[in-house]
Amino acid sequence: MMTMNGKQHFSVHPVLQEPKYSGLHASSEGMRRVCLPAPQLQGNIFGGFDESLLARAEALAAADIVSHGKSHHFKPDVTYHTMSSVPCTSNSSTVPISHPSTLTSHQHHHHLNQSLEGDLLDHISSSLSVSGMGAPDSSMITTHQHHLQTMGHLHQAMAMGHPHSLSVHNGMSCVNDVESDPRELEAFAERFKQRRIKLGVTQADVGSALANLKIPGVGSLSQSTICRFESLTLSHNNMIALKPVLQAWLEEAEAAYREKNSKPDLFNGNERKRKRTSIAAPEKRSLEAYFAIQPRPSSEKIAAIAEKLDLKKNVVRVWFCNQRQKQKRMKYSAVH
DNA sequence: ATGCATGAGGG
DNA sequence: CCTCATGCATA
Repeated sequence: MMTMNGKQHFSVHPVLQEPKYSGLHASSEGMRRVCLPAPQLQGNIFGGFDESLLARAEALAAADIVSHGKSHHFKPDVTYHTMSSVPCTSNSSTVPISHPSTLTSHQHHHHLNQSLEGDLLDHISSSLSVSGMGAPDSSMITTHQHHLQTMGHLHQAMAMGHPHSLSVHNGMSCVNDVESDPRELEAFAERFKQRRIKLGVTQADVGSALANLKIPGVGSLSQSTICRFESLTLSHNNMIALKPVLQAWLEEAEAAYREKNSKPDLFNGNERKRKRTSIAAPEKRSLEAYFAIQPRPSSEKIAAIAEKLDLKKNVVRVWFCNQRQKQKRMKYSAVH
């Protein structure tokens, strides 16, 4: 009965998708970047430098591979043609075929990897150590590690909580619009997990139970999201948006628990499987090296990298997107 | 618990 | 194309 629970993406969006959201997160984004503990050196993003940089990144990865004693004879088993031509899911009413991306093009093989290939093995010994890998005697590690010019387009309209920036006052704390400092969230997440377990409820249960709360604009969530909430591996804004919802559930669940009322949760029959691309370790190392140098490669660069690693361009693009997103996650990213 | 992916919204 | 919130599949 009513198994048609199409828990696609009801999303809580309406809540966080404020009109000025873009401007807001734009600035906060800049802030986070500045506050990032990770010494992501990102110097010259311009000019023809990056070409050699890419080569060096590749060299780095290659050196790493070699030092790992693994013969570079692997066949990137990756990308199991997920479902390039198989729409499978019928949920998306439009566009059955996603996008053959750009792999079918046969006009490559040239200006793309020329520099990549060239310097590759040449620079193995130069080991530039971006991620703190090798470079024992280079000592160039922290030399040029920050060139933070990233902040130029911000008007600091951040209305977010910044508990650390108000020591000049009379001791009055939080004058923020949205009271929600990292510690509060951290504490809540911890409590939440603790009590959830006490109730004997799984993350997945919580996710689906949320739909029963009938909170406008709030549907169910996945186990992933609940997990990420508990582990603080969500963006700050995301945490803030989810907190009230989860708090509401927790209270209700505990109330119900008290009166020995167990709520029936529902599951849904799935439809089709989607294959997850698996990027092999060597390729991943290369990507990381590239990322350390240039977190936001141009389309052309992505194409070059993709070809170099024998991955689909889209896979590489998404990888970079996800990587950037990871950097912005709450845990340790925010001012602690 | 996490890796790769999708889709909405903004440019 | 990007960012963000989210989810499926999987280690």
